[in-house]
Amino acid sequence: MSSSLFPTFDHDHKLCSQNLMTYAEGHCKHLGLRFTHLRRDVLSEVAASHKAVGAYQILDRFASQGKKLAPISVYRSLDFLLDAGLIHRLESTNSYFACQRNFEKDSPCCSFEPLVFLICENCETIGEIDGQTLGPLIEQFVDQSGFAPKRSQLEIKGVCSLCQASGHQELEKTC
Amino acid sequence: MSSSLFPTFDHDHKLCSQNLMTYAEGHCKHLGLRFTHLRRDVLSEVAASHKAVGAYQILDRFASQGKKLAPISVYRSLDFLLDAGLIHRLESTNSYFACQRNFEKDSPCCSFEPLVFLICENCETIGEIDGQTLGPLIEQFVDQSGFAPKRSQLEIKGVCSLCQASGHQELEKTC
DNA sequence: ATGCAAAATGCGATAATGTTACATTTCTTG
DNA sequence: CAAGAAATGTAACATTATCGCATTTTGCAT
Ligand SMILES: [Zn+2]
Ligand SMILES: [Zn+2]
Ligand SMILES: [Zn+2]
Ligand SMILES: [Zn+2]
Repeated sequence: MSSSLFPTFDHDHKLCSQNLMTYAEGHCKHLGLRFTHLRRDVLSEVAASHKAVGAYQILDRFASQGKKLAPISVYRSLDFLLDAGLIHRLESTNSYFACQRNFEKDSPCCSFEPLVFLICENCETIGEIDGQTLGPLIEQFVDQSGFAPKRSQLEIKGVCSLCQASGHQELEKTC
Repeated sequence: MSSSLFPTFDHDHKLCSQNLMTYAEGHCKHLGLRFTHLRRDVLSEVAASHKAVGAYQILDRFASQGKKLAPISVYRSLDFLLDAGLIHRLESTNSYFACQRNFEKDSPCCSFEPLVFLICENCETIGEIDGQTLGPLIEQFVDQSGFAPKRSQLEIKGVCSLCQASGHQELEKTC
């Protein structure tokens, strides 16, 4: 139950992204954060697919819509969205994707919860797993050394089930 | 048992790094890889501490020793060392550190084994854990979604036991 | 409403990290 | 030694991210 992973074959991404934007709106209001136009637009670009996008990709998309921005503007918005927990950053590829687990996550997680991302090397889709159950296990391992973990991120590269089923044909799903 | 973690307080790093260089030598010979002077020197810089160093830091150290190199030369050596499994790359900080688990690792690991790094945010020392036991657990989680994991890296940030004991005083250990 | 302070954004330059293309040197092997 | 492969040198360039300061927008108290 719960844990949203990869979008299914018949995934309605229009609805998916609408829900995400609506959630972001409320989430920010609730926390007294300012969900400005720029931040909204940047999130909207990031959430346009379930793939991770680079900062300069976002810049380019804006540019092709006639909206010229400086890199710093995009980075500032990305930083805001990261802090707000609305997006994540894939460290291994310097790219950003929208968190699809917002809805479940608002309940404060008491213990060390690792972020766990599944990255399909074929279609580049990102799946996010609930790390709550993994957290205590990792803590056990780590505690033996006296290390006090604060936060962690696990990036797993492989092939998603859709791509396996399709024999790794280059999927051009946009979400 | 086994799994080498953080260096202990009385750690003899001179010996530690000597052993590492000796191992690297034999490891490369064994695999028919060319452990050239440049690669040796780069590894030596990376292994000079248990902290992660950036590519341009290595460049600078060489420069201050009168050895002027182009970035690409360092990156090529780093790539070689990464491929040889002699160093790892911290994705979250674009930096590189020497693998201290070489000695245990040569036995081929049959299943998906995640790389697990502990990063002390106080003294920046890196510890590396044996991920073999974590691997199957992660696989279990992931398999439920049909995702086929190939390789993964877990970066855990926190505070090492030495820094906890010393009340987070800025440790200037060089190893 | 008005004015003030803080937050957000614009703008230009620059830093930090990593790569391409091709020439030259060094190594290996017969 | 000769010839091919691997490694390194050299210069330019690409990508990712940040600094410093001016300007605009916003929230809030008066
Ligand atoms: Zn979707
Ligand atoms: Zn896929
Ligand atoms: Zn050491
Ligand atoms: Zn420490």
